[in-house]
Amino acid sequence: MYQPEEKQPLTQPKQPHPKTHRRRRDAGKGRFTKRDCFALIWIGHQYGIRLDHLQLLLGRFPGRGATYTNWISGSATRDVVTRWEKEGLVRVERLEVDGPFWIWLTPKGLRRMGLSYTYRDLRKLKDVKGEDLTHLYAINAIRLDIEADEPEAHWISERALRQGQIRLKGQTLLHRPDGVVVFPDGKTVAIEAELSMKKPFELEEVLLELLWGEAYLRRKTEYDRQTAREFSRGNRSPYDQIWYFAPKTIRRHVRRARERLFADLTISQQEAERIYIAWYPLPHSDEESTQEEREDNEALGLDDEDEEEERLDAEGEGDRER
DNA sequence: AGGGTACTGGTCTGGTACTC
DNA sequence: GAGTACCAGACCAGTACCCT
Repeated sequence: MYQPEEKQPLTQPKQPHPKTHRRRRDAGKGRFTKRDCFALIWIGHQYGIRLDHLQLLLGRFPGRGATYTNWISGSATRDVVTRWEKEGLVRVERLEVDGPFWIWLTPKGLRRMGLSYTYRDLRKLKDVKGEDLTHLYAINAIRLDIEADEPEAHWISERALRQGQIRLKGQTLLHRPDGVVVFPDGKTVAIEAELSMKKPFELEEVLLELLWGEAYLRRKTEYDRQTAREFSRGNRSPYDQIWYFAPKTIRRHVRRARERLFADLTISQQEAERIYIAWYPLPHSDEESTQEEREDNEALGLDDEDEEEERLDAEGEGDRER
């Protein structure tokens, strides 16, 4: 009977080093770069990252030979992930049908990065519709976008905010945003990625907690909701602004909630203007960004005249500075 | 239905530069 | 010089689409 020839490897297996060569001390150990450290901490804070986003994240520190200055190739990214995986620092798995891989830190990875978070298995995050992953992907996209625009901005992740909160029995916790950004000038912004429809009342409560902070939550436990609202007017949370990122239909929904609160005098014009409703998916062009801004200004009743006035003011200030 | 083509995404390979 | 990191590009498999 015909026996096919056994396949021979094209190259011979490596022989032990001749006596003249001493084996390197670090042979077999992966090296660890500043970029690895930065990226793994970033991933740890965000729960996980999808491969396409990791290309952008690693691209902030492209190595030799990278074609672009802000992202690296898929193969280069996978090389890095394979190295982390070999060291047992990350888990890599495809969590969406036909989607790219997701990467998240193992307990060992968390320890190595000095992060005291409890291990979270992203496979268990996956719900039937993949909503959790979609939400996580949105937050990562928003963080990457903000950091690309303002590299000095400091992002505090939802995971970090959650860690600082202790729930006592029977106590409700203040609404936690999906992230907080502190800009170099000290401006603090709460970030919300709103991808699914909330009940109108729930949405109003979230907005008020983000605007008024702990004081409002405390009053809600002491008084009925209406009295709590009346007593809390003028209180201010640590957030200078609240940025809501949402798809078209949800944006309309959030704007209506903002309008209602303003119309029934629960919040002032200044407070309404602290809530900014932005596009998700994020705008791709300058034109879309302008449209995004115009859309929210129109909703707030800031017409072109006001914009023109603001523009002239800004120019005037510029002139004075010069 | 089946063949050709284009596209996408993952893996493999080889070159280069750096570190030890 | 060995070992490693990083990268681009070749290669491959799967899929979608179009045409006959």
